[in-house]
Amino acid sequence: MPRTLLERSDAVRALAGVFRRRGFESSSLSVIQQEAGIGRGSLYHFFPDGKTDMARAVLDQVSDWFEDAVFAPLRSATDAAEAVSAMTRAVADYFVSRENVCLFAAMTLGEEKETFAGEVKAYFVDWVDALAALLQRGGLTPGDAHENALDAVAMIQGGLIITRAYGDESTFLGVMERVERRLLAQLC
Amino acid sequence: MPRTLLERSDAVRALAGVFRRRGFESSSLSVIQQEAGIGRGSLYHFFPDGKTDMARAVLDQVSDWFEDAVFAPLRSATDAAEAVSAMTRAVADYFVSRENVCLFAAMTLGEEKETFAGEVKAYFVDWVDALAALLQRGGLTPGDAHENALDAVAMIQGGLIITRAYGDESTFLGVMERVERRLLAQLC
DNA sequence: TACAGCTTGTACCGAATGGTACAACTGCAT
DNA sequence: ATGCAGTTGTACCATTCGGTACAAGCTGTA
Repeated sequence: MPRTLLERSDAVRALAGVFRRRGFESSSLSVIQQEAGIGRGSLYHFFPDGKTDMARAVLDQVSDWFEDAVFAPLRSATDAAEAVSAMTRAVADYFVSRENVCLFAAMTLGEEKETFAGEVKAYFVDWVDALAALLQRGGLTPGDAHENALDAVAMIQGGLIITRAYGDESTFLGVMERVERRLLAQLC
Repeated sequence: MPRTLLERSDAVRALAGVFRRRGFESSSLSVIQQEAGIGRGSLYHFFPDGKTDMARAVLDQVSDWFEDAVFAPLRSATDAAEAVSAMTRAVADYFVSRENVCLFAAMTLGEEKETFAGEVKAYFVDWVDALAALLQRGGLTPGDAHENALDAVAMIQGGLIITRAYGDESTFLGVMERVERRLLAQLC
């Protein structure tokens, strides 16, 4: 008894939740249809190439969100300090409400890492470069700007790992606060 | 035509390589016997409880290495600056020769995360606490020491992720240099 | 040489995997 | 009401999964 009710983007959102909770490899088709509440027929209707297609769609959606909510504001900002604060706020909210999991980081491990190597690299490069450019506009040398941007993104990603290990959300918020403070300190 | 040649610790080393290269979930028994060069009989002889047992053995070996080469030196050091340098050197060498993968970090995601949650948490707690105690002996307040230790470990872990994404080993070495520099700067 | 106890390759098991096929149902326009 | 394109559940496929059983081989001791 099929029902019509699904937008593709809703499906992608549900898939993202499953992948975050269980990881890509251990989300079997049966698990996905059960946890996402989407039948196998719909899944292969929306994602004809199967699991890989689902992962690509999820990654694309995450990428779009970061482009709109993080990278673009970073690129177009005039007030560097304000932009740094806005970034840390947006990123902290995002990951806290997403189980402290970055799906791009998760894709640097496991079976599919080569499949998505390009997208994953682009995500991190975009982030680091957008932040570095902002820091440079804020007065840092190109070298210092790039190093500080890379370190900030690394600290965020590492913060997610340790937070999951500790099982304590406040750890991540603490890390994010100090990322912000360190970046602001660079802007003298 | 069975041969006798294997020490359990050799098997563990080979398994660690496979898990690092492919991740835990996508290392199937067939892949493991092929890439590690260990037959299924031997695998279940050494690790009666199967894959979970193999993962536990690998994690234990990594944990032992860090205890001996990183945590204990940190705890017993008298010269804080020298100990910081020794730690960053040891850790950099370790991960560079291990495909830039931390198996404990990998275990914060995927199917088995609950199974090993205790071991994973202990690994990070031991590391952060040993480093924090050293920094405190170096003159930092307990709060500052703990924050700086946590941030250092986070930056290392995040550095591994970005390095894998970039596919460029020198990125990790740069991060390690700056972790060292930042810690040394705290020791006035 | 013969024995005993570890190792080890191979064949096999039931269950689950990712993927396909397709019929049945839906909503919408006419 | 009817037709149709877009959805969806279900049954099914070959393959692979993790795990077991066990006979055959090895090594050290005597």
